[in-house]
Amino acid sequence: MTSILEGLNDAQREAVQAVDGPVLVLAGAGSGKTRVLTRRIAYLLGECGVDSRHILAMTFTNKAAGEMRERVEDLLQISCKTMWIGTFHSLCARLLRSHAERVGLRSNFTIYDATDQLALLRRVIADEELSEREWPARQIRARISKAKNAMQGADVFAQRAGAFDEQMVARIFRHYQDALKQNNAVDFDDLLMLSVELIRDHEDIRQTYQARFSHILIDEYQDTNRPQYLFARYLAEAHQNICVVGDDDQSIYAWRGADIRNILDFEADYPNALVVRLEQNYRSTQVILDAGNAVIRNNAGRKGKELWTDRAGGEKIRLKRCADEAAEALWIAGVARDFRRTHAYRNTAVLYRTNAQSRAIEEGLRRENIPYQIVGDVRFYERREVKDVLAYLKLVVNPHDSISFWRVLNTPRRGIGATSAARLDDFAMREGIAPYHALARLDEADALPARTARTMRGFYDLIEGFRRDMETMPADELAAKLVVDTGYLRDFEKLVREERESRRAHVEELLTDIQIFVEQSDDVSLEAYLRKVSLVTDVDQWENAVDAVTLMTLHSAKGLEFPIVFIAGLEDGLFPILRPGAEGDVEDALEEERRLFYVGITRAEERLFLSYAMRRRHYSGAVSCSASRFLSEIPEDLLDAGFKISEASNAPRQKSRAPQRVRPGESFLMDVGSWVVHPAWGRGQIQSRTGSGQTAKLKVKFNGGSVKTLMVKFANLQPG
DNA sequence: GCCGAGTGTCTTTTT
DNA sequence: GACACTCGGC
Repeated sequence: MTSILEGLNDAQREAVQAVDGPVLVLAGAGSGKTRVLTRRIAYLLGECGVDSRHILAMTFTNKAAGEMRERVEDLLQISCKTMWIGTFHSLCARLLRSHAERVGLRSNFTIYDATDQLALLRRVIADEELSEREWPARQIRARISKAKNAMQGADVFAQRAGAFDEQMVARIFRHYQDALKQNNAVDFDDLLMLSVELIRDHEDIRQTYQARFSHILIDEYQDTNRPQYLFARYLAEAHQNICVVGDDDQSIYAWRGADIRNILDFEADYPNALVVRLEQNYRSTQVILDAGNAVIRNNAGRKGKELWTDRAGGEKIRLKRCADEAAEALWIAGVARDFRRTHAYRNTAVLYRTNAQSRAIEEGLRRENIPYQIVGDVRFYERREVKDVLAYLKLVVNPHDSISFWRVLNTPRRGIGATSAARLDDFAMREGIAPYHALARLDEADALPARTARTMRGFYDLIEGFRRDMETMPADELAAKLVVDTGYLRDFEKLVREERESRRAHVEELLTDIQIFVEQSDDVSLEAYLRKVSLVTDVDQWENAVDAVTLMTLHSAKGLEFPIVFIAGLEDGLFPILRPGAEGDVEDALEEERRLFYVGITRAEERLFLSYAMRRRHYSGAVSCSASRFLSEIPEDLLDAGFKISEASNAPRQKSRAPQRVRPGESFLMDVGSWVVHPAWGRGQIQSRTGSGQTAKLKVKFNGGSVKTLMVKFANLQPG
């Protein structure tokens, strides 16, 4: 008992103990919101006798969910495996898999990511004999997504369509939705929308889950969209035991349908709601909070709150004007290094508005030999090689998935070109079957030359073999076998060395990822792996265990905190980002940017550094920039004036020291601290190791500064 | 059917 | 400056 409520302030304790009825916790940045959530769950379990299977907790990242579960388990010294805690998307996926037949799917359905969506849309558009020039898949995708985020499916969209243009989109939308169903697939937005429809339209299911989830908790409520809002509402309808935690000042996802009114109107939706405000900040210095408060005060339409701390004072915020993005990067690198004496690199984060900015910063850190980790950027699961192998795996699990099918049919090249593919497609369409299943009936399709038909048949048999293997083989073994048997790995051999090694490395990394999954999971099936992998995000993968500076977008940084924070690229047009001709209210957009800045500022615990460049290279040429309008919203007395005036950095760089060599004569050991050479990434030092022998997994920090997880078995490391 | 060269299009943020 | 798509030569 004492431990559950221990160390909580009055407001926090109130939020934890108010277990009956609706509760809105307005939790300012750094006010202990995660703490309240975990303690509340612990309180329900440990004090109120609620069984963990009756709890539903929804977060925005898998990482947050995992940490929360762990902390509850630590606190109570029990296992809560039956508790549903996860992201909206993953919990909805789970729900849909349990009742797939009610929404016209099978439980092994595939989740299409943005790229798959585009591929499918392109096929649909071509099928409709429309030109992609006139009907760009990307734009259509955005419109469909927007509709779904407003709970408008293809039918509703069609009903409301007025102009010709809208009717055409409606037609494509309808066709796209049919195609998804045929592929036994859904997109991200469907996960939410279909789940809402499932519990809305099926009374038995709704009642089942209303009864099951007697206590609902939602994190980051300010960023919920319409389907998420409805989902929670339907489930909480009967008992009203819903506790939402959020901060209207940190709402930064309006562009993907999040509706800030969900949190602003909570008290209207749940009239007897208890409202608790958490305004004491435990994270940042007074200076940093003052800056955040001053900035966010410029927004209208907020609940209004002022964070305070008893950590009075603090170092001033440093503002730096730089000549260009390269100078900015070097300045960041230099300051980050100066902190080395007092802080590990893992205490530092560099935040920016767009992923594209990471390039220059990365380059600067690399030149100064500072280890870094990038979250986002070129996402691992979106690399070509990774997507290829995943497509194979997805096809094995779900043969109806035509997007994966078309991707791998001729990868590596088997001599099945566009013409043959089109003939196969025609045949499959005529027969109303998936292209994969058409392969089994090729003798009925006359238009294919015997030789091509044979190749296709061989491909079919190959996949069928994996489908049989899937029944008995764990995911990692199957994947390792697959990259060999399909000839996928062998195909790299004809490439130039650099390209070959880098592709191999990516495949290796994927195999390692699968192996790690198999070791950590109860369910080692391929299906289980794919279930997980389609919903992991980059932030989920991020670990602060490695001593490296973290680079990420401001959006990704939400919910995290660092002693030292840089916010780079504070230029008008970049941050706040301004898009000419952008739809919607300019003032609203600006307020969202300001909230994003507020999120950034409040990530910092001790030190905050702001920078902007006078010139910045964009996609084509260089453009000259001026300081962000947000900078003038920070009171001058909080800024370090000396730095404000100083010019672009021509300061001499410290010479980078060559990394320490291991003592000669030592045998090659895969121990922490040893140096190794990787064929693609070069020389690096082992940061950590789990396991031993061939299946040992290493975290290696390479000289470029990047950090990779490798498995000895696949990585082909040499002593270095 | 394959492959390379050339052209056009798009870059905010993400589950 | 990345990527998808087109086209022409082999």
